[in-house]
Amino acid sequence: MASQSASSPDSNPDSLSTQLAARGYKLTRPRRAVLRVVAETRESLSPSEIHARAKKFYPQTGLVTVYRTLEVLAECGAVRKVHQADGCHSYAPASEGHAHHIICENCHSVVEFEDCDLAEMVKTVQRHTGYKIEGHWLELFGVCPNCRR
Amino acid sequence: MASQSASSPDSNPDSLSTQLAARGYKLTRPRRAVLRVVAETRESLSPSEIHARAKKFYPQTGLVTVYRTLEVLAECGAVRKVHQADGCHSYAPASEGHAHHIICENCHSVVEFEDCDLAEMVKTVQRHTGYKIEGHWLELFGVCPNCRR
DNA sequence: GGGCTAATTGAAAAACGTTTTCAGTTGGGA
DNA sequence: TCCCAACTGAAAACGTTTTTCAATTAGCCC
Ligand SMILES: [Zn+2]
Ligand SMILES: [Zn+2]
Ligand SMILES: [Zn+2]
Ligand SMILES: [Zn+2]
Repeated sequence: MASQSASSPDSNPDSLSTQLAARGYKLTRPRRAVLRVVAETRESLSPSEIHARAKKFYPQTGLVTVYRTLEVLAECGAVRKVHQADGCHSYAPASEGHAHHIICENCHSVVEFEDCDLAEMVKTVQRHTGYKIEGHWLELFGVCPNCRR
Repeated sequence: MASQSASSPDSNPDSLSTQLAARGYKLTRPRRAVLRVVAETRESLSPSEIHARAKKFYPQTGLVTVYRTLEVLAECGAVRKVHQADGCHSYAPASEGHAHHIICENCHSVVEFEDCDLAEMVKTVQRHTGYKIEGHWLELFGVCPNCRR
């Protein structure tokens, strides 16, 4: 079954709101709408998909504000960009700290995982290439429990 | 030191030409120009950077043809898109088979590495999330031997 | 070598995602 | 309640990628 981090990223609207407020950001109506969309989704969403959903909560929401809010949320570590073969245009909810995403190739649902031990591999690659490795990006692709029937 | 795969991806112009010919693609002048650029670089390059360099070999080369040639080369596995914080617009030479890139954060040089053993981690993540994992995507960031002084 | 034909080309225009600009609005502290 | 920096949406600008289309060309057959 799913681990805590996988099943519930730290992204309910309240905690997001608190995060933004703590950093001095105002909690405006369009921002609340975007926060709510991000908190409720289990898939990664593109800015325009987020825009479409946010308008259900606050119809005047502008696409520009979605972009600006995503920037703020990424800065807070509350969302992370998801890179896929067909483009790098979507964002998924993220919890704080080091974690990565696993994406369902069928339904595009996304969960986080924290079990990321690359230490051994990093050592080997450093030895082979001479590069000093300071960071990494990792994404897993697969099929989620639902889609496996 | 660098491993074989790291220091010399299978990307000299001849081998690339052979690859394309084997797949029934014509070897046109603009394509040769792009092939040569890709084979000679040690950094990842954006389509428009490739275009600028390709014009030195064949001045009429059009940007559109660069895009089309990159598509073909990606299909052959001869280049791979490199994803970075400031955008996902560049391509790096790639050898056949499973490998990933490590990118120098200072000079943007890129080398490949093949030591990628995620089996243990994949098992753990599958257990924790219930997802059946079928593929992955990994990039390392660091500092290359040159830039370390 | 000369001709045939499908593959390929470059220029221009369209499409697309993202950012900038700017005058008007608003959240939230005093 | 008042105030003002933070924030907003619409429109325009922007850079990248794709489409369109008439002209060219690589590679094959004779
Ligand atoms: Zn990690
Ligand atoms: Zn990307
Ligand atoms: Zn370097
Ligand atoms: Zn791998």
